[in-house]
Amino acid sequence: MTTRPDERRLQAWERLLRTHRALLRQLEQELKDERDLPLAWYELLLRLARTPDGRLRMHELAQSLVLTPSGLTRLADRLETAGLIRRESCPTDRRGAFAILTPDGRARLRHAAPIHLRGIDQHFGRHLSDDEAAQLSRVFTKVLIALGEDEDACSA
Amino acid sequence: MTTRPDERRLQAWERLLRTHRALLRQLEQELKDERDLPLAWYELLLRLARTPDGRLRMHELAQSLVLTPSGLTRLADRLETAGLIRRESCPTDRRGAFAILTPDGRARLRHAAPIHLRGIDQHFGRHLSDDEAAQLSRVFTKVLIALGEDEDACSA
DNA sequence: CGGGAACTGTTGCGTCCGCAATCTGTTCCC
DNA sequence: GGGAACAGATTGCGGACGCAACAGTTCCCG
Repeated sequence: MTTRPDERRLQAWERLLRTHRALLRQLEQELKDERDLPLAWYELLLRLARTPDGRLRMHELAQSLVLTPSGLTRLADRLETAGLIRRESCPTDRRGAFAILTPDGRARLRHAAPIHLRGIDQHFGRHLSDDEAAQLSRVFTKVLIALGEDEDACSA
Repeated sequence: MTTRPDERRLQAWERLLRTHRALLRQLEQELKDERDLPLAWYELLLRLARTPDGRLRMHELAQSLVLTPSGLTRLADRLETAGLIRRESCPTDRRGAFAILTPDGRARLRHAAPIHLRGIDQHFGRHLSDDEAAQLSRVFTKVLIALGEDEDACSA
């Protein structure tokens, strides 16, 4: 017999699904309306901005964003066309490529951040106590580790 | 000055995003591999199966699934073509239409449910204590209500 | 009763992503 | 040292969703 989640856990899962969709739609909308920046672009720029030199290998970026390699290639194409990142091939492994934040990209991220952070607070963070926020992080981290997605989850 | 989430809450949000994506990908994969059923199909069938007579108005279904009306129209098209639901126009409001579960649809849902429930338990529920599960539900419900998405969240 | 506003569902179009195949470059191992 | 396996990134193709526009109904208020 296969194991099944009890009602409590099943409801938690369903609420997670629904909340995520509604929240993502709202935040995406605000970012698009007020800064003309898709959320996926924001997240990619953010990952690069958090590295010391604003660059990351393509496959690391893909894993960090939970995208397939092909998905990331296309996303990076769009950002490169827009001038927000540039590509540079890796000198030590000529198969590989870096995605590198351009000054325009960094500026665009800085310009959008207050809007997005406001949205996250207003629609999400505001409803959490300190303990709840900590607990969410802890629980999700456990789930991620079990999924084998933890690799660099902590740094990202 | 705009409000900002503190580090703790920001991390909770980022983990939520990442966990959701990884989890959804895993569960979708299992359902597709073992039952050849897209997760979106499963969720639509589930909503219908939870009503007394296996039917729901299109706009209610769209809201319940957090889909746009056009998105739902296309999804319902695919399920109708597959014979898992059928449409029936509403007798009291000729603009409206019902999506109605067919016997095939109900059977398909029953066949897939054990796989999906197993996945939810294995990749998610198993990592939660009773308290944590209850807390997640509670927190997400608050967020949903604030987003105005609560309407029928409790019944769904 | 009449006509405009609001609601319900669908369609054209564009966008974005995943899968599988491919290409180049690297590593392994005998 | 050389060929087979492997790794990193890209491309063709198809699927799925959202936005805006549309068509048909219903509602409501003058």
